[in-house]
Amino acid sequence: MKYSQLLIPTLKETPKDAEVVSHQLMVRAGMIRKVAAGLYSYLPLGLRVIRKFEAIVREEMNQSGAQEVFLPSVIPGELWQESGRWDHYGKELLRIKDRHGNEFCYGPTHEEVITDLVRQTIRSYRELPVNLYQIQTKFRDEIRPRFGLMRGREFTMKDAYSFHTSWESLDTTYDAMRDTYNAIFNRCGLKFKMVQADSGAIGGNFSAEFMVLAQTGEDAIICCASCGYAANVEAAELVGPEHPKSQVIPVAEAIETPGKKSVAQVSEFLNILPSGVLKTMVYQADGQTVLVVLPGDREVNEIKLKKVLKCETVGLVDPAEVAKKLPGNHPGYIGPVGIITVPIILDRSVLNNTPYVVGGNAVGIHLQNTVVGRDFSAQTVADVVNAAAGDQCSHCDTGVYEIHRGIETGHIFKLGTKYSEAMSCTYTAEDGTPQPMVMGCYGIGIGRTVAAAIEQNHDNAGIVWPSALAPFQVSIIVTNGTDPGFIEVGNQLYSQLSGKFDVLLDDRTESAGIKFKDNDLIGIPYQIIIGKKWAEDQKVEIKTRKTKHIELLSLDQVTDYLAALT
RNA sequence: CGGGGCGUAGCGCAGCCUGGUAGCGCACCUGUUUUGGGAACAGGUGGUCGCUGGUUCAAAUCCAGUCGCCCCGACCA
Repeated sequence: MKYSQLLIPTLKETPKDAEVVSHQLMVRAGMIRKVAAGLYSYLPLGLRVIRKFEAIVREEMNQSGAQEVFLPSVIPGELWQESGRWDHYGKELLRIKDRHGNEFCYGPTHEEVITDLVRQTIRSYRELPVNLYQIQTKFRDEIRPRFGLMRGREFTMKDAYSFHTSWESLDTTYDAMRDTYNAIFNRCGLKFKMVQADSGAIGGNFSAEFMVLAQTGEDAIICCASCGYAANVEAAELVGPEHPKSQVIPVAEAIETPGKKSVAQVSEFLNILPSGVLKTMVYQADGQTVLVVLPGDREVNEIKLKKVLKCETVGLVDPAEVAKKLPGNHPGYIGPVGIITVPIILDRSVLNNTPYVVGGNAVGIHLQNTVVGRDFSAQTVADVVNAAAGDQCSHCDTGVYEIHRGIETGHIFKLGTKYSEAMSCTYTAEDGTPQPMVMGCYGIGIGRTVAAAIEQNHDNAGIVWPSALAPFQVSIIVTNGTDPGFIEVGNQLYSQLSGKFDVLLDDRTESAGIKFKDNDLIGIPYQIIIGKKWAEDQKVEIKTRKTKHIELLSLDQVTDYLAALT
């Protein structure tokens, strides 16, 4: 295509509302423009990249045996009422009414629609399994949309749903999807990790996320370099406590700690490590107040906590409300000793027979030399804290955890019969009885993956596209767009390369400097420059965007050179 | 949802405190000279200052309301 005929409105200045690099560069490179919070228009260049990625996704999905369908983006409320999610999904579900007053929602995900389709069309075990996917626009009314395409309200997603007669059959498709996702992200040239994810209420090891590694990622990932175990920090398991030390610990005693409320303040005041202080946090779990007791250097993992308590919601109690739940107590001085009115959840790492400093349940007082079992006990002992760098790996004897950041671009999940039971999606089994289908679901964020690719591949000059995602693989830069000789060579090269590569002919009459800047900004991997060296000795320069390496070639060498690179 | 900030030309901003004919840079248009890393000169186009109401002889500026957008707050006991 000719640059002069394309709408590529590049920007010199960074838009002020763009915070992360991928968002800034997508706007500056003329790929997207914002329409409203979390809503974007895709311009030709942005759309080309999106389409490139979609094509890879389609090829690999089709290859795996999945079939493409296209479901409506607007979904009748009654389907969501049937699954029970109409009341549970919350404000992220954009609800709308049609002219007759009937309720609909804009689909944030499509389990209901696909389940409805399959229950209508599939009757017998002979027709299973099936795996259906679509590439569809979705809408989630995020509290705070941000980071451009990374967390928009409207976004494009590839979602697939598989239906089976058994968990074993689901396993086969799940494994195939895992392989397919690995193939997709590998083809895109992205550095990524497949990690164990939180599997939600169903429990078990049934869910994996694909994380594109980037400093700016919203998710923390725990990895063991020694055995390869990798998990979202939300799901990362921790090994049990060290063997209890056999030591005699003096009797617990109260000490005055005036004004020392935080772990940092208390540990500094007493000259001990933060890990020697226990913090006691007041949580509300489905309306019930509980105390969570954990080492001072740890963070509560609310997802683990939810599972342990088997509840729907957990959240910290507002500090101002604490006195109502625990009369006479104040945040900063709460401790587990002597508490009888409220259940205590104790992180299991505390069971190691070492003395801890805890809150004294009175302002300005802490207790030291307290020991679990002797000085206080807990209703529940469990793993309720986040894993951290340096912790011993839970899957091998030698490794320790490293921590990385990633962007969640794919998620595969064994759903089971949650939706098929709620919505009576059944098949007739060999013995003639109706059985609920076993389901799996598999998503890939299309726009988010493109953003993640930029987040991972850019430099000061702009985007550095992996070849597979680049809007054009090669550009031909005619440095002087008014010189007939240069134009001639440009056209000749263009027809020589078209059909073999995605080629952009920069035929604009702009100055050479502008063209170099623009081609770097939009990230074309290979740039053929017709300029000085052509005038001097009939050679073109081929610049590799990523390495800035320049190769001088005659026209007949260009095709082979590029073919070897791409 | 709480706290903070911002809405003035396509983009980035100044002007507002102390009311008095709306400005700068980039972009855009015309012409000339330019053409290897975002050119130079000359001339020019473009804004009911987010919206509504109020105060005033007079409002971008002061007041009230409203809408939109951005940032921070989810580990702090």
